[in-house]
Amino acid sequence: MKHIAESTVRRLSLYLRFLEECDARAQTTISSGELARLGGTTAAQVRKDLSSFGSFGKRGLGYHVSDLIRAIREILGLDKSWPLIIIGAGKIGTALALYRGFSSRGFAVVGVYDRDPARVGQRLDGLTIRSLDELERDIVRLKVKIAVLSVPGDATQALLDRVTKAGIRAILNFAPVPLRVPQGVTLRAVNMATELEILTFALTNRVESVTR
Amino acid sequence: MKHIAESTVRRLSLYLRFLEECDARAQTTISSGELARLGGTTAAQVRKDLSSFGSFGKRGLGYHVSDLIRAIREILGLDKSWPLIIIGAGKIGTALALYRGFSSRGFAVVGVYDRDPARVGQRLDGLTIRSLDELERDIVRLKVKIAVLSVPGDATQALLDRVTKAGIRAILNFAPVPLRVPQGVTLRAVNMATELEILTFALTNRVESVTR
DNA sequence: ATCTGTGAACCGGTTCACAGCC
DNA sequence: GGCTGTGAACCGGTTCACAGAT
Repeated sequence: MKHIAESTVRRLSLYLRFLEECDARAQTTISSGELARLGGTTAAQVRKDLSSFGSFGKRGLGYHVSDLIRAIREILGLDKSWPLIIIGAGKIGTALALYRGFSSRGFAVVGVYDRDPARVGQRLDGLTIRSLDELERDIVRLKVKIAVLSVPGDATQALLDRVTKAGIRAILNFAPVPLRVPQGVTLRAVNMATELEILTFALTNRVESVTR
Repeated sequence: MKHIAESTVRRLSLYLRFLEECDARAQTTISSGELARLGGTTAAQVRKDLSSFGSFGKRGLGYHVSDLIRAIREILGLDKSWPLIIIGAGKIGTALALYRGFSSRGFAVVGVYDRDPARVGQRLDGLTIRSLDELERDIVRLKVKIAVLSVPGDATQALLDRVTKAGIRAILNFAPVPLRVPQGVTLRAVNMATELEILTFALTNRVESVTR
């Protein structure tokens, strides 16, 4: 497959959400124009995004909603279920562990870990916070490929190294530190401070839109 | 000023963090190459980013760390303090309210709001959760320009409309719904599901890197 | 007539390369 | 010699426009 831009994947994720809403309203068919309007983009963009992966529409008609849902799910890998672990049961880790939105999308939090012995053993919804000692064993046993890192910055790289050695292949990092990942591991970073600073930049410089 | 790309602003935010670390280590001078290495980009990119805003370096020498910190702070608007409010004291809102990282960067959480009467009055660190009835009055009184929206999707647009009418000019949204903002208001969205789906896409399609 | 799929044109962000200053 | 600042070249994502299918 040719290279796919991150922006395309991000939009596919968006389209999927809208399509699911259409499906819930029993809408059977949708045009690229309508999908574009919902997603705040253009009809050409929608068609281009989809055409990178195949021909899902019918000329003169549009796209069949539930077929397209199935197709995008498969493209994004959401036809499988993804066990994931959360490392660090601080503010953010806890919030994510308690957040229900994941399960509906095929993600299952199968473990929450913390280095603080006082925290280990506490319950978080249906899960018990576990010791970092169990990390490698659990990753192998449950075949976990995705880890969320919500630990203090100075502890992040060492934990990343440990979990990738154990088999983790994708990481969502919340610590505001740069990380090195081994070949074959995908890393994404969510940085609240940066998001806010993009806002203050816009406020300070009276920039209307921010290009995405 | 000519148009500035979001990617540039995001990198400035990164550079600032590294520069602060250098400053803490009493490093007085830094080259574009060193800054690039820290931020995972190229020297040319660093120079280009900075040159959009002025000439901050000395040829043959590099950039003076503390001067550059001051300059980037000013560019990002971080030389002022920004009061912000959090609307929705659910999982994410609570985590953000308790998160200490903001204050160090010039952000001050001055209000947390929830629609649930049982939640109103509860304390969150140094703050008391307030009723949505107080929203407009507080925004005006405290001259708040930034709001974090962490409420259920179906309530988000209505609250956005209310707070922008009251004077909010920048919004960080955590609900996975598309929003319309009035002219002159900057909106950013953080969407955890999409972040995870970019990861599953990479895992499913064995894509090594994701272009940013 | 309508709407998709896609090569071509366009546009803007990144990289290159070099002139200019320390 | 070392390093910045910046126009020019490059590259890749977006938009255009039209052929092709229903």
